[in-house]
Amino acid sequence: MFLPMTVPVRTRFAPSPTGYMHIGGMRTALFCWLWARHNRGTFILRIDDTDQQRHVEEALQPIFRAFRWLGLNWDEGPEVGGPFGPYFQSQRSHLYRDAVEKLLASGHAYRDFDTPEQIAADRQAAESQKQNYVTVRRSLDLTPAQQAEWTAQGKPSVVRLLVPRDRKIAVDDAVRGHVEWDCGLMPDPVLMRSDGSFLYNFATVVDDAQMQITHIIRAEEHLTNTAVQALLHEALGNPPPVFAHIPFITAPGSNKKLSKRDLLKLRNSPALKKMFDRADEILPQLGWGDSSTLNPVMVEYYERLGYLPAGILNALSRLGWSLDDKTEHLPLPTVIENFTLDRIVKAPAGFDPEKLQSYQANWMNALPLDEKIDGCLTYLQRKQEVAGTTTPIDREFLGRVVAMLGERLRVFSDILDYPELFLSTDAPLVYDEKAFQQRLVTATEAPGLLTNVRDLLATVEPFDAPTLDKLVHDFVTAEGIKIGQIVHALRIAVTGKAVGAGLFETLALLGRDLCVSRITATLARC
RNA sequence: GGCCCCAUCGUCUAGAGGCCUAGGACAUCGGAUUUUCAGUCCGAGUACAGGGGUUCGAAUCCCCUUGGGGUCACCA
Repeated sequence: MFLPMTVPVRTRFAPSPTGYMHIGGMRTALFCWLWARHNRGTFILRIDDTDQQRHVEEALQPIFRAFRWLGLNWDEGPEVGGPFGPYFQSQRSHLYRDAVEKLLASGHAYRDFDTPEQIAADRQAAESQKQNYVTVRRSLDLTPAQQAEWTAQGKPSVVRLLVPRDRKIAVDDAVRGHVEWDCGLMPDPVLMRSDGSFLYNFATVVDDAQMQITHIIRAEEHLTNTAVQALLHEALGNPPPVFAHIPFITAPGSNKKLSKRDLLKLRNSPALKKMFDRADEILPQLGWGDSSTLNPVMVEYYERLGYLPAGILNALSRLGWSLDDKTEHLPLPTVIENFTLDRIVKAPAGFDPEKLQSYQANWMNALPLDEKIDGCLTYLQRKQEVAGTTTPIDREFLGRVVAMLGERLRVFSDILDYPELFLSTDAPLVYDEKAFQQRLVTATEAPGLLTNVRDLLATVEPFDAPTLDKLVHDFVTAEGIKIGQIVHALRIAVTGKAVGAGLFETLALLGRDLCVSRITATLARC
C-alpha cells in the first residue's frame, strides 16, 4: 500500500511479562503471525519490560509456553536472537537515548523543566475553564544559558515531543481506514522521564523503526496512541509503517474487553461458569491447581484441560476474521494462505465458549485414533502419578475405550470422567445415588430381573456387543417387560452411572467377569 | 466531558447499489433414530438500531440521532 512490494513483511508481537498469556493477546499475536506467514515474512517477539520487573524470566515462561503449544514460532526474539536485537526493551536504552538526542537536535523535542505539580495545575486550570488541555511550554521561553544553568544544577526535566499544533496527523489504518486527529488538541507527550527512563509510546516507535516493522497489528485500544506514534515516526524520519488496529475480544454476554480484572464477574457469567467449574473438577486430579490458578482467559487453561491447538487456533482465527460466507473449519495452512487484513471485522467480537467447544469437537473428531489414545494416556497416567497409584493401562484396551466413547470425548481430560472403565475387579463402584434409587429401589422388579440377566451373562457366548444386545432383547420378550425396565438398572449395576456410551458395547468392553461381579455387588446393595 | 472507533439473527459472521422476500455456523426449539446421554439426520424460529437524504433501486453511499466501546499519565 505505502511500501514497495519488494520490502519483506515484518510483524511483531510485544507482550509484557505478566506471568500468563491472555487468550485475547494470543489472538492478536496470531493475527500478527498469520500476516507474516501469509507474506512469507518475519514474525518477531519483543518483550516490553520497561517497567523492569524482578522476575522477568519467570513471568515470560507462560508466554513462550503458549506460543510453543500452539505452534506459533517466532523468527526473531528471545531465545532465538536475530539481527535487530536485543529483543528486550530493558536492554535497548541506548537506542532510545540516541533517538531523544536526535529529536532534541532537530528541534522536534524539548526539555521541559516544569514540575509535575505545575503540570497538574495547568491541567486543572484548563479543565475548570472547560478548555482542552495542551502543554503550556514555559520551558520553550528559556534562554539557552538559563537552560544550561538549570541542567548543570541538576534541576529535573523531562523531554517532550514538540507537537506541531497547526496541523493534523492522519493514518490510513489497514482495517479502520482513514483516521485523523487535530494536533492542536494534543498535549506534548513525554518521551523521557526525569530519571532518564523512557516511555512505552516512545520506545515502541524507536523499536518498530529499528526492527524495520512494516505492519503494526495490535488491539484497538492502541488506536489513540497512534497519533503520537505517527508524529514520532515522522519526526524521526522513519518510513511510516502500516497500522492495523484489530477489534478486541469482549467477555461473553457483554461488550467490554475480556479482562482478567473482571474475573469474579466472568466466573458468575452463565457462559463461562461451566468452564470455571470444569477447571475445579479436573485440574485438582492432575495436580495443576484449580480455577483460581488457571481460568479461561489464560491460554494455559486450554492446554492443561487437553484442548487441541487446532481447535483453539480455529476459534481464534474466526474471532474477527472470516474466509468466506460458509467455511468454519479451517486448518492453519488454509488460514495462512487466505489471511488478509482487509477481511478483519471492525466491530469487537464476543468470546463464545460454546462455539469454541464446537471447533474443538470438530478437530478432536478428525484426530487419528492413535493420537487420541496418546492424548488420553497422558492424562490417565498423570492422574495416577498425582494419586500415587500405578495400575498399568493397557494401550489396546484404552484404544477400545476411546473408540467406544467416540464424540463424547471432546478434550483429552474428558477421559477422566470414566474411571469405572479402568477400575480393577475388586474396586467398588461409585454410584449415582439418585439414579440408583429410581432404577433399582423404586423399580421394585429391577433386582429380580437383574439377577436373571446376570445368570444369562455368566454363560452367554460370545461375550460381544451384538450377542449381548440380542440376549437382552430376547430376555425382554420372554419376560414380557419393556426394555427400559432392565437397561437402566443394568447400566447402573455395571458402571454406577445413569448415562454413558452404548450399553452393550460397555458390557463387552468390561468383560464377563467384571460385569457379573459388579451386578452381584450391586444386588447386595439393594 | 474532549478526541477517536464501532453498529446485520442470542453469539461468531457473509454481504463492498440490484444475485437479499438477507446466506452459513454455534446456541435454542421441534421431529426422526437409539436402551439412556451424546451423536447423527430432517425441520423451525430469530437480525440489517432509528430518522433523513442520494438513486429507477440501499443492509450496502452521505448526514443526523441513538446506543455501545476505547482513550485521555513522568502506565504498558
